[in-house]
Amino acid sequence: MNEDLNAMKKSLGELIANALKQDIFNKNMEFGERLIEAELATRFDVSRSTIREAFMILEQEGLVTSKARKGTFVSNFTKEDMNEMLELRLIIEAKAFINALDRMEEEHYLELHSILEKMKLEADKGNWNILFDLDMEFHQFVILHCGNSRFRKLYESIQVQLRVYLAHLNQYYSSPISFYMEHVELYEALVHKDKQRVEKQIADHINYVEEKLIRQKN
Amino acid sequence: MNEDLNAMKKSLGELIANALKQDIFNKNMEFGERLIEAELATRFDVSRSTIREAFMILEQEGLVTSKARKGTFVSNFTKEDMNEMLELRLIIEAKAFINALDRMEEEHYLELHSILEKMKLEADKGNWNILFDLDMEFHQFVILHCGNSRFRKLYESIQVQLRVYLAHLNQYYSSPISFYMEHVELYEALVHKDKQRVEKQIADHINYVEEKLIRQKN
DNA sequence: GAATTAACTATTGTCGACAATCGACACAAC
DNA sequence: GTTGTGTCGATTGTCGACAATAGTTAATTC
Repeated sequence: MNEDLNAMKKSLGELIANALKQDIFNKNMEFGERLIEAELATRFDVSRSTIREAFMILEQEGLVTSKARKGTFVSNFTKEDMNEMLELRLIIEAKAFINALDRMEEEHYLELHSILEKMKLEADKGNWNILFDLDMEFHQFVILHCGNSRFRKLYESIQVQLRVYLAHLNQYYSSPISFYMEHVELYEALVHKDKQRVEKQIADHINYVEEKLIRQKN
Repeated sequence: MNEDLNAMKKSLGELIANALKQDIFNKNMEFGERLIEAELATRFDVSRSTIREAFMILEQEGLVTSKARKGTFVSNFTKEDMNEMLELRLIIEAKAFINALDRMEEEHYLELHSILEKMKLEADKGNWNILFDLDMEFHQFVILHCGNSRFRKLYESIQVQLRVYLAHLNQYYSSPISFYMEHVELYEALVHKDKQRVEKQIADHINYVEEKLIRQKN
């Protein structure tokens, strides 16, 4: 438990990185906007070193890009970036689900099912925000049990970048129910340990997202 | 071309990161060894800020891990880490090769073939070092033409970490000729645009590496 | 003697200042 | 009009110092 407490003590850099991340999520910053160290330093009332620290963290998460002697900029995600990320997410998730399928115990399937039930509730209410959170929870739960910690890190990083891109769009999925149903199908495929079906469902699910994204912007 | 020149102007931090990377490759540092900022600062005759910069770069490449207020350490790769990385590499490379297969033009295949010829020469001489470089070149060439820039970055990062792990082993592949032949088979599968065969060859190739790694250490 | 607390030391976290570099603009040469 | 050159302000790169913290050893208590 000491470990947890230790991990909770965040450095100033981390705190500022989180603050900036929220700004990006909330569209307080434009794609490609330049971030000036000194300016942020006075804004947050810290030194430039601390801002640099925050930049490094954000750069690792792919939210920001810094060019030597040119400054650091909010990452400018294009339609092509989205395609690349979804392609990556597809192969990772497919493999992760197929691995998880054999590794998950009865109790894990039950837990997954309970996430589905929550999803149904929120889908009926048309509550997109919570639905997206549950979506994350569902996918991350499976990936957590795939036996490859690198998959998890990669997946998280992709999700964060996708979320930024999505935040800059206004239109969401048309039907919360169909969104929910996709997860049900995925779950069914897992329970029946049908690897081919899992693979197909993952591909369908991601293509579904892809279509919604590509239809707009650029 | 100005871009290139610009990219060549390396900051002190980058230079030091490279120096440290070489130290790690050359086994001048042990797995898990703690790196002390002040110590390195005096050794390289720079300030601690610069060493920190170098640490960030190395951390992004996965060669070093830093824990808040505890310091930064040379990454300690275990057999499990290797398995995870090879699993990741497998799915990325499989997808990359299959995509590249349709995207590469006649000239690209010729270039690939020329790499193979160089490999044959070095394989006959039993020159492992150059053979490994050519192996890298072969795989990276294909991945460069898969149409997904994120694949390339990921692959590079995996390769670097693998190389560190390998550097800490003493035994290499038994036969340079069979190592070369694997690439010939991969090439043949590509030329014939036989996706299934490509997939199988990639899996075989990586399993081959895996066996060699897992037999030793731990 | 074991456990707890209190210095002490080594090391990282944060800071503000100076140096080097970039981009923009003005000016000169052709 | 275009191209090159020099200057200037804005911004990043690098620095060394001080503050805060973790790990270690010594002192204290029971």
